[in-house]
This record gives sequence, C-alpha cells and structure tokens, in this order.
Amino acid sequence: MNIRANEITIRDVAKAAGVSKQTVSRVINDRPDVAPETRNRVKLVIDELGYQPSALARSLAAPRSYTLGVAISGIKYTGPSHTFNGIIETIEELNYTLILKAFSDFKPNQVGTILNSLLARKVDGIIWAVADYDNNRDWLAEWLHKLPVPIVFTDMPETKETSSVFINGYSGGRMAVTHLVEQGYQEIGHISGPLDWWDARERKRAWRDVLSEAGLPNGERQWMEGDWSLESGKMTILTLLNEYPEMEALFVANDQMVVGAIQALCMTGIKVPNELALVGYDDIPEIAYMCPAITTIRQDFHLYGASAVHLLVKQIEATHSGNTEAVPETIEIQPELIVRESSPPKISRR
Amino acid sequence: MNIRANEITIRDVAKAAGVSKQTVSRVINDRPDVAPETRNRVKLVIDELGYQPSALARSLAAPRSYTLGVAISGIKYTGPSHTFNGIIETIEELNYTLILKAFSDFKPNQVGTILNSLLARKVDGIIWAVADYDNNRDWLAEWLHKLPVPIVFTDMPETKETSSVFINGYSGGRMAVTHLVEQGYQEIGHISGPLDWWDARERKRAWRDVLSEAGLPNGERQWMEGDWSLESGKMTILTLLNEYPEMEALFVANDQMVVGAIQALCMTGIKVPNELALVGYDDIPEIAYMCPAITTIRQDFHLYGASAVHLLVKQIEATHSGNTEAVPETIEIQPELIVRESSPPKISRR
DNA sequence: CTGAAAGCGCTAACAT
DNA sequence: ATGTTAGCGCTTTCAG
Repeated sequence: MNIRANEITIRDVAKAAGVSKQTVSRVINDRPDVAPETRNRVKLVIDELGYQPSALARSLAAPRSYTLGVAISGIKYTGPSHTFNGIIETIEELNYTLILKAFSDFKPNQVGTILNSLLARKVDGIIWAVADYDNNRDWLAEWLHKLPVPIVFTDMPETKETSSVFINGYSGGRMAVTHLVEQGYQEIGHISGPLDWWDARERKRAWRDVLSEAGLPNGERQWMEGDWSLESGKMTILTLLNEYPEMEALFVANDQMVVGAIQALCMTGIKVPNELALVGYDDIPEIAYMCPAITTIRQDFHLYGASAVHLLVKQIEATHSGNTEAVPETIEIQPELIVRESSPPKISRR
Repeated sequence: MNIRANEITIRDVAKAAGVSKQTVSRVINDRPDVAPETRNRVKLVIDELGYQPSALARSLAAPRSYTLGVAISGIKYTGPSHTFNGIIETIEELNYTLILKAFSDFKPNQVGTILNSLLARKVDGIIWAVADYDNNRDWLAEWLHKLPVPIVFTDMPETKETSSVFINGYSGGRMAVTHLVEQGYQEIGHISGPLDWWDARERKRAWRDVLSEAGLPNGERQWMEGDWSLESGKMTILTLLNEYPEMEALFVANDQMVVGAIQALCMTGIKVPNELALVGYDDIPEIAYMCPAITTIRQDFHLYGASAVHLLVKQIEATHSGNTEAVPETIEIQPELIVRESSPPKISRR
C-alpha cells in the first residue's frame, strides 16, 4: 500500500491510463458503466501510482460526504465513554468518517456554534450525545427544524418530533427497587443523581412508584440527592444513615456513588449486605469487584452508541435514496438487572 | 445566530454587498487589506443573510484545513479516555476540527488505511494515540518518512526521529517501589501488566531496579504478569500469595488490577495494609475510595493529551509559517506519587 | 484597497 | 461505454 502524499490527482491517473477523469471517477466509485477491460487498466494505474482520492474534493462535489458529526459533553466517565466507543466503532464499520465536537460550557449559543461548524463540513447527519441536563435541550429546540440533515439524540426524553435512542431509566429503576422488595426488604432508601438530569429524575420516580405500589414507606427523609460523584456517594450516605436509621436496603442511582458509599460504610463499620443491602446502577467494571460484589442495573452502553449510529445512517439513507421524508424514530434499550452479593434475601441475613 | 442551511454562499454575500467574492473572502479571513467601511458593510450582510462559510471548500482551496487527525485504539478505560478528553478539549480550544479514526484490529495494513483516510481529508497533522504494544509501531515506521504532515505520538519509547509525548513509566515505577522500601518493607512483590506493552515493561524494570539497588530480593517467584484487567488482578494475586507467602507489600502495575486484587484479599481475609501494603498505578477515581484508600502513582492524562495537541500544532505552525523544517521534539511528563492509607510505615502495623 | 481569472480535486449532467 | 462541460464554494495570484 502506498501513502497519499497529496500529489497524485485523478488527472494524473486519467492521463496515465489514457482515459478521461470521468472514467477514473467511475472506477473509484464502482459504477457499473465501465468496460471491464478499461476498469482493470485504470485500477492497475491507480495501484501503480498509489493514487488516493481526496475525500475533501469528493465531499465538496458530491451530494454526500460520508461524514458524521458527533457532539459530546465529555467522556471522562464510564457511561459516556463506552457509549462513545460504540459510536466510533459503528461509524468505522459503516465506512463513515467521524468529526467530533465537544460541548464544554453550557451556554445557549454554543449549541449553534457546534451545529454550524459541523454543517460547515457538510456532515451527512449528526449525533447529539450530550447529556440531557440543565436546559441544553431547550436551546437546541430552536435549531431543530432548520437543520438540513438528520439528527439523532442520545439520552432523550421521548419526543415525537426527533429521532432518539435511550436506555429506559425508569424501567431500570423499577427493576432495582422491585428486586429489593422481592428480596423482602421494607425500608428502602435512595440516593439519587442530580435532579436536573433527566435520568436522575426517572430513576428516582421509579423508586418512589415501586415503593408506593408495594405499600412501603417512601418519604422525604428516605432519600437524598447526590451528584453522581464518588465523593457525593460517600457524603450522602452518612447523612442518609443518620436521618433514616431504619434503612435496610438502598438503591443508589449510579455505581460511582456506590463505591463512595462503600468506603463510608466500611469506615463506619456497617456491613454490606448484612446490615444494609445495596443496589447500584450502570454496571461499571469495578462494581463486580467490590467486596461484596454489587448488584446493579446493567446498561449496554456499547449497543446504545451503536444504535444511535445505525438509526442515523438509516435516516440519511432515507433522505438520499428515496423521496421519502425521514420519519423520526425512537429506539428504546432495556437495562438489565445483574444480581450479585449485595442484595441477598433479607431472611438469609444474620 | 443563524444556522448554516447550506444555501447561502460567498457569492450571495458578494452580490448583496455589492463587492466581489474576494473581498468577502478577505473579510471572513480577517485580512488587513479591506477598507473599514467595506468591511463593515460586508459583515452586516453576512449577519443578515446568516452566511456560514463552507469549511470544506476552504480546506480544499487553501493550503491548510485546520483539521487534525487523531488515531486511537479505544477509550474504554480511564487512562485513554482521559487522555482523549485532553486532546479534544485542547483541539477545541485552538479552534481546530477533529477527525477521529479508531484502530481496532492490529493488522499491519490497517495503519496505512487509517493514515490514508486521514490524509484524504487533508488533515494538517496527526496524533497517534494508539498504545504501544505488539508491534504496531513497527508497522508505522515504514510510513513515517513518507508522511506529508507532522505526527505526534503518545506512549512512545523515546525516539529521535519522531515527536512524542510520554509519561515516564519507569520513573513512576521507581516512585512506587522506592516509597515501599522507604516505608520499611523488605519483601515486595509485583504484578505487572502484559509485557508486550512498553509501559508494563518499564514499570517492571523499575520494580526490579529499585529492589536490586536496595539489596532486596527480586526473584522470579516474586512477581507475576497480569493483563491490566480487574479479573487478572484478582486471579494473579491469589497465585502470587501462594508462591511468595513472605510478601509484605505489593506494587501493582495499574489500579484496575488493584481493585480486583482487593476483592481477592477481602475474600481470603487478608487485611490491607496490615498484612499486605499496596501501591497501585494510574490514580483512577475509584482507587481513592477503596477501603482503605490506595496509594498510587498519578498520571496526568489530561495534560498528556493536551501536550500532544500543543506539540502537534507547534510543528504545524513551523511547517506552514516558516521555511523551518519541523524538528522532532519529545515531551516527558512526570508522574506523581499519591500516598494514601494502603502503604503506611511498616513499623506502624500491628 | 479591490476585482478578475484560475484553480483546489472531484462529481453531475449531458453529450456522443 | 466514454468524453465534455460545468460546476461544488472557496482561495490564490495577479492586475489594476
């Protein structure tokens, strides 16, 4: 294989093969209307010269660029980083090129800037993988109907007007709490994520609903708000333990906070699961290696990212091939309960 | 702000402002040679029309694209994902656009494919953030001298011919083991990473060197090879404990393996740090929240990524502005020892 | 200071 | 099946 050294153009190939640029273009685009013999000759010349077409020029001249724009808000944590990994791999698989924009400070006009800089590179579609918190989605709303290309959201409260992929946090929350109820616990607390995050609200709502339906207590002193961080898990559980001493079991809205909480429990000498049963959320790799291993709700982040790409490409194909207007579609991914040692039947506890 | 809807071109602006395309071009490129009055008029029209220049067309016509290519091998783990985060943010800061390629299977010809697809988009430079293991670097070597743009490596054994940024793993390893020696431990084991990784070899070499220099035992039964994973930490420590029962302290080559090891220790009832002192590597967020909190070597991944970008952009500037040939440069980042509860002075143990 | 012409490397639309 | 003519939207070069 040769490297594109920026010097050989379609012209050179055409000249060397004794055909027109157009014919070379047809060959590199695998068009059917080229004589087999000509095609071979051109291909040979391409190999000899080590010709590599300029994706830039093709994108400019053609209606599509085979480029996808992805906007993210940071990938420091397990969830987003695995989701992003799914996105990358799938884009790669489908032979698109990925242009990335990071969403840093959440100012309304940043939304427009990012969208524009993506469109300025003529992306065929956009994946908006920025977490739904604050009101960044509202800022987006005004752009949506002006967008000349399909867009797919991640973490999106179901909407009819836009395509999105989401993992059902309410359903995951229900699984977690239902599991604890079924194991026989009656005093079940909750540490939520920051409630300006949609996901955090969904999980908390699930906690409350399940307890209500089971006729179990779910008052205000039974839960506290964390901020997803390890430190907040550690701090929050100490307060909660104080305010809600009868607590037998605890549903924590993400695994990071569980790790923090475990350190606090360990330091105060409270035994898991004998004195407190625990269920987390996310199934980060570390959580299975706590002592005891923690029951959690697994989110298939990789599938999540992959689905977003597949959906987007589907919409793009629809726009380009048919005369069919792309119809918004929502893909819902179900989380899964992973039972480990931190949530045994209550009766089995000493 | 208006959104680029792909319909307004520089031509429309020129017409509306009653000037030529070139003048508009000069304005959007902030060239000095435009009458202030003209400039203002053009700017006004640009705003009114909501004109957004096509980055694609500009890249094609101009000598630079203000686009950087980044090749990574996956960002599922803390280290790479934080490094990548530093890369993204810095690229964003410097107003470049990021094109991403993922390196999945390590076949020699994938290297060429990735490089070509980046060059086909006319990137101004490349960051190769693929971990140095196996022999993927060798495959790269043959392309290097043909590359028409600067490239910066991450995780690179120091070389004179190429620019790179690296965190000194040998020095980090020395810090870890020296700390244990200074705390008074004499029987110090090691769980290494997979030895086809450069970093793993460096850390192990440091372990051996420090022990040798201190006149402490460092035989074959005192260390074992893991594979960076949680599970391997768990498994490896059990074997090691068996083969090296006198072990008082242990240097583990990354924090993930520490987490796995702690579970194994907890299950077998071995107390940290009283029966075994522990030092990890990486300072992943979770490691400070173990019980006890783990001493580790912090790597500033964010700075790492940021440095790679700064170095690359520096090389690009050199190539474009001056007639100076870009001189390869290496940036070395020093890791830092973070002392926590898992490595107290031996004497203080009960 | 401003404009006209030429071209970046390719594809689309129409010829033949 | 192949070639020709026009662009894609911008920048560069060279006039003036």
